Amino acid sequence: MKSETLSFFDKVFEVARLVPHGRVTSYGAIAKYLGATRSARMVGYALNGSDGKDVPAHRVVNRKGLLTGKHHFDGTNLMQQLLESEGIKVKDNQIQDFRNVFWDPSKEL
DNA sequence: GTAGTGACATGGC
DNA sequence: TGCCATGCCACTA
Repeated sequence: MKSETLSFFDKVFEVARLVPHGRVTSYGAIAKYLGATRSARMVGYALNGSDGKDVPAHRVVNRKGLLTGKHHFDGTNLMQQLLESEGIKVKDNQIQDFRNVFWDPSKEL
């Protein structure tokens, strides 16, 4: 099932793919880049369908650097493993040096 | 067209 | 960024 509707979701996937390796971004940052700062929730909802789209959803966390979506990845520490594998330090579902690895599309792009 | 839902954000204490 | 309450926008049924 492929909805070629170019909806808000697809845009989220595009930005998520643009996230550099070893960097992370927040739902609000993506939403803001898309012009929908208030729709940060939709960003996470969109990533829910990122499975199979080569979208590094594990690089997308909430504003606090907390791995809120790890439950949707595997249900365990898969998300944390992926982040650590890229050089990102994660402690108790929370990204350390979040400011340091944070990547803002609206600024970098 | 209405109602329900959601991987968040922000303001206040 | 400690916790609670409210708002918001887009999507699905």
